[in-house]
Amino acid sequence: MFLGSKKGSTFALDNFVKHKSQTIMSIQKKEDVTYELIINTAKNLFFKEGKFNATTQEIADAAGVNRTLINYYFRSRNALFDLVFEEGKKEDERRQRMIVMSDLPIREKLELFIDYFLAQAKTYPYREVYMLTQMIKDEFCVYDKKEHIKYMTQKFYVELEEEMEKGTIQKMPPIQFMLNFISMLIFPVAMRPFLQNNFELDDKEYDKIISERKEVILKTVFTN
Amino acid sequence: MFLGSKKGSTFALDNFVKHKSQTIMSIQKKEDVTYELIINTAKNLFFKEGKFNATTQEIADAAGVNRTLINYYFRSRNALFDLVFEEGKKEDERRQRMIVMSDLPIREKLELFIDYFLAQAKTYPYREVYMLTQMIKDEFCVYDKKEHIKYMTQKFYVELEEEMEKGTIQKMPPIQFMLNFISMLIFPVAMRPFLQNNFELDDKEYDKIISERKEVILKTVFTN
DNA sequence: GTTAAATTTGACAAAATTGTTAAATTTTAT
DNA sequence: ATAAAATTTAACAATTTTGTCAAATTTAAC
Repeated sequence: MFLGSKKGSTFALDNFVKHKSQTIMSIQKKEDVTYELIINTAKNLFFKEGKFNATTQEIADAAGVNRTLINYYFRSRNALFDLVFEEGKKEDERRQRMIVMSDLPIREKLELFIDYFLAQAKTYPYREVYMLTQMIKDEFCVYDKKEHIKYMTQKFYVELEEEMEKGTIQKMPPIQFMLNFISMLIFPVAMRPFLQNNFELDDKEYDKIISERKEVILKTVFTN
Repeated sequence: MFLGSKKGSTFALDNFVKHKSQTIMSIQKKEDVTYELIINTAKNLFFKEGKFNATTQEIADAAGVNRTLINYYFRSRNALFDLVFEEGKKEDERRQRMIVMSDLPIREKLELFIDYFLAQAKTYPYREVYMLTQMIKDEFCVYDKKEHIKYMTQKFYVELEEEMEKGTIQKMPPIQFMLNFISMLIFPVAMRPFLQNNFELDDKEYDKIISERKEVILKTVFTN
């Protein structure tokens, strides 16, 4: 592996490149298991356990590696955080593509999206909140969407408007429909500790409630 | 003012007592403007600007006071954070009481709640997220609701069920109705940076969308 | 106005956290 | 098997952040 150097120290520069654009250099060397290990551990700490401000030591301990390996592979703590965030963004886009791209009927698209989200939320309950807090911290970090996604989103909005004409969903600006849908789906999961406290529900009760969300949302969103 | 001492240092112990239970000692001495100033500055930093991890120095600077006054008045950084959190909890309860206590018809109760929340969100957009992250951090901090609130909440649920019988709202477990309502109201505000990015909306567009939320929510929630 | 109490300040200590470096170890290619 | 490259480690330096203390200043009471 090629070694870059800066003021005499060595870095796994190759890794930076490789992992930034996996398509170009996809030769998986045995060594970057550590790289993956660290980034996955960080992801788990952030998304699973909600430790949004984990120190490098905490991350290293959780991963069972030497702390300075974080510097070796990611240059700085911040760079690691950013990387996890970027992966999160990609996942967001994947999700959005899913709902927008397939040519299923609207209702099935939405069902698919609900299932996908709820499944993911089981493993990563704090994903959305982490993304949010990072965004707040970094004070704007504009997503630049690909043109074809924008185009498909437009197309999806038209589909929604058609449904509204048919009367299967309430008439409103498509974006408002999306906000309703997304809110009812994500909020109860993302804000769980907040809501569970506010409504004084125990874990079992809340799990049950979440499991019923899919039907409730569909019933609320579709008028038939 | 009585001074407590610990290892020779002096603390405004009286303040701790006074502000913990304002009813008992409500003699507002001129000096605790500083106390209030610090706590309000912290609140603004957290709720307005989303600086959830502000250092004591940052808070002190924003308040224009010496950093160590935070130790003098609040003992530790953590204690200050907890205090802000506790005030937030009280506000949550106030809000819940509002919706549950009044004997307005359901629809007006909900409208009142929406207005109240949206107004508050204008000054404190990150309030809910701060509360959430604190809860996640502290790993559970059970609200202990007063009995009469629980009672009134039950009563409110019965009212909801009556509306469902009448057919003005969809039939579903009352808690699910509440989750729908709360989600559609809070999520678009609390997750604004997240959503604004995802849907690629500029500030003006998003403001407009928020201003339309009230009508949209009511339309979605009431079937007539 | 003087005194005592309360508040504010700056200097300092302690702790926590990150980043650097060179040396040690492991892996890979020949 | 050996040499070069890559990885890991531990010691160290630098920085950031919190908390303590005693002295200085301000305020309130008499």
